Amino acid sequence: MLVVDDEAPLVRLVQEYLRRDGLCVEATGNGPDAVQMVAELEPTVVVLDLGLPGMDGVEVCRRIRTFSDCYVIMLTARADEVDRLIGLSVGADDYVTKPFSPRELVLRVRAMLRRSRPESAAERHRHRAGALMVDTSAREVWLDDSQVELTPTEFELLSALITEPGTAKSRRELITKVWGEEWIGDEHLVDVHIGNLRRKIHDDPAWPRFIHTVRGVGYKLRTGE
Amino acid sequence: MLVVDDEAPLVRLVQEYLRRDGLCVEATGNGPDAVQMVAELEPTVVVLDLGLPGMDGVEVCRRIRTFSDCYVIMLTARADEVDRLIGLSVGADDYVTKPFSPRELVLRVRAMLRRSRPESAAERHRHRAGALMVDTSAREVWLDDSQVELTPTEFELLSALITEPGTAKSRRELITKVWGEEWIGDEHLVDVHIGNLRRKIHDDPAWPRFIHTVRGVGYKLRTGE
DNA sequence: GCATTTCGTTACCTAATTGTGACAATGATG
DNA sequence: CATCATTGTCACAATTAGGTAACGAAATGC
Repeated sequence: MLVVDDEAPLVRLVQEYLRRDGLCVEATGNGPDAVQMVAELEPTVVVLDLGLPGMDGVEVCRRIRTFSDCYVIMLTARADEVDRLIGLSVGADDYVTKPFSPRELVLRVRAMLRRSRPESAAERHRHRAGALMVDTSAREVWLDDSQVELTPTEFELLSALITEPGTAKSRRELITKVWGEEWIGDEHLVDVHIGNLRRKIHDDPAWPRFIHTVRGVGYKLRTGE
Repeated sequence: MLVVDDEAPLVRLVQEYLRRDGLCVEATGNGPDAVQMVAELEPTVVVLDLGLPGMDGVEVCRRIRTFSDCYVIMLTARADEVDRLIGLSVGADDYVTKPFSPRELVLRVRAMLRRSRPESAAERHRHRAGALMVDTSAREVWLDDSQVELTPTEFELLSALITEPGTAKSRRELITKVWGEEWIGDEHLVDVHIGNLRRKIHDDPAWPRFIHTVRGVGYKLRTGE
């Protein structure tokens, strides 16, 4: 899943909703990024706002179509736009007019996904935070364009952080997610693994690009770019 | 949670009730503010009075619906209004007619919340007081558009104040919230931390924008703009 | 079964945080 | 205006939290 819209609150909302469905949702606010991300993340469905700054939604859709056949759902401000778009044969698979209820959008997305996977072929689960990319399906981590080798614990730890970027996670929470509920021992263990993790992704604690220390609590992954 | 109603005592009552449920409740008395706050705080549920001064409740709901899919519970004065509203397809999720018992309202809100999070998906907890914004999920504080770095104690202290803006908190109350019930020592400690906090958020004690001194009691966060 | 990797613990170092006491400033009271 | 209570500010030492390295044990792979 990729959502392309320049209105941040709307994007966050849609993300939240789709995530509850167990979907992996990435987002961006501008056209060129969107094209890039479709190429990189190979989403099954793209929700695309027509009125984007920089590159027109129509143009974005065309470009995507040159190399991908993901499903595209267009967001338009006016209903009569839809006819024009269909006339232009942009190649979108569905249209939703603003204002829409996110609930409605979610329903349409689900419909697309049902179409896309006749049975199996689960969507790739990928998360991104800046230059960092975590693929939980392949259990791979990429920094810029090179792969980073992590130990199981490190991978789990990073995953725990990247599932909710920007949310501070206490050491206890992280331990529960990575080591399990009933783990007993010094919580300082988390610090050690965070330290190892940081070294591998070239993250300086004093000036972190990714993992921020939340004093007195734990850690969080930096949100956005 | 956001409660929108122009009758202050009613709002306080509802707040009190919902807070006992451990909910994070913000409130406002007018329409435009309500729309703004929904955008900023992204509440899961909004309780909205139909008869608001300035902007009609119906209009407020419509505007909210253009960008958010939070649950909206409408408060109406007359039962027969409900039919009309449903006819208008305003997009509210539930209706409660005045006069209502707070307990009833709380039950409905809880029902909404149950629906909203099939399992987890914790709500992002944000509070606002004028130019100041506290995000307890990310553990971040923003003043206008720049982030303010606080120590754990300062953060807890500010959080304690902003959960109930406009309510005077005694030093003892603050100590209990921040340091815990059984803390022993000089209450003067609070003053020192308030002082540090004020410096960081550029708040002059002689002319405070945010933290007001309540002589003989403690402190309070200024209410509204 | 041996070599290698990974893991949890411990110890140590540094820097941030915190509580305290002294003292200045402010506001209330008469 | 004088006095007292209350609040604001500052500096400082003790403590704590977090980062890092090292090490033996356990797990893994061959």
